[in-house]
Amino acid sequence: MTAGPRSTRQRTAVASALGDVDDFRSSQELHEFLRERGESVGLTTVYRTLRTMADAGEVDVIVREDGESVYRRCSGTHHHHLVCRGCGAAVEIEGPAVEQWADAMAALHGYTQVSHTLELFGLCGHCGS
Amino acid sequence: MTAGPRSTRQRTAVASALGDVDDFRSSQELHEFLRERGESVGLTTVYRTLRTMADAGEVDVIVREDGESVYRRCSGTHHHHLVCRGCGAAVEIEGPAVEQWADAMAALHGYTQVSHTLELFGLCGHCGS
DNA sequence: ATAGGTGCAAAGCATTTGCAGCAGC
DNA sequence: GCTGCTGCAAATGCTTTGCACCTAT
Repeated sequence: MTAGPRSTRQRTAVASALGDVDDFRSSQELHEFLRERGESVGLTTVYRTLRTMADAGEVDVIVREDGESVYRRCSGTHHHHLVCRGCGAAVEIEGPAVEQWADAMAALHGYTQVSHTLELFGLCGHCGS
Repeated sequence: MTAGPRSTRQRTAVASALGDVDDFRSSQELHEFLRERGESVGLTTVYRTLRTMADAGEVDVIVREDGESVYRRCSGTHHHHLVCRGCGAAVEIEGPAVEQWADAMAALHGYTQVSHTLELFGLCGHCGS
């Protein structure tokens, strides 16, 4: 059977913290956030937990341009993000047309097992000026 | 006036090497490639040169999922890539519809100064099986 | 009881930076 | 000759790993 991960204080704390913010956070930022909350969790554990959750598709991951991985709770369905460069606020967006375009491009060039990364970055109404 | 970078043996070697491959290479890989060619260039210089060229829009940059930056010569016009996970071969593709969709999404949510990242990853006809 | 989780310290890696010497212009 | 370029070594910063201890089941 798919046993699934054990239920521990740390795992619960990480999941809970992710549920309370709606922007992308790095492992280090989330670790600091947990510390401020008083629910201290080892940095290593935060890394391992987020990685596990990401592999399981339970959270979204984006690799920022500086190479750092940032995480956010996930809605479950396939989607992309519109992320604010100023405050990090993120909106989930969908684009059926894009998915179709991607598949068509892959077929056109003889590529199979195609996945894609698509993220929009801009300034939200609040940070825009 | 815009002085532009000085013309040196190293800078020429890096640009030349980029012109001879058509897949994405990391700084380290390009450094190794240059070494094999006999046109040895310091690793630091490869890093600095690629970064400079990327900032100037002279080469394409993609941040892989493991956080490593990879570079490729650039055609000049705005485009995206279809990259083979097996051999790294890359095809430049354009998607006017996607650009429009991105702008529409940004406007819909009140975001300005929007840029986007979009890359497709799959297996090319040769690596597919 | 026992397999899996935790966390500290140390290691790994890609990338950047300090600095002394070298080379375009 | 002055300024920017180069490259070695050292430093930085994110992430992973070794290992001994702890805990949910």
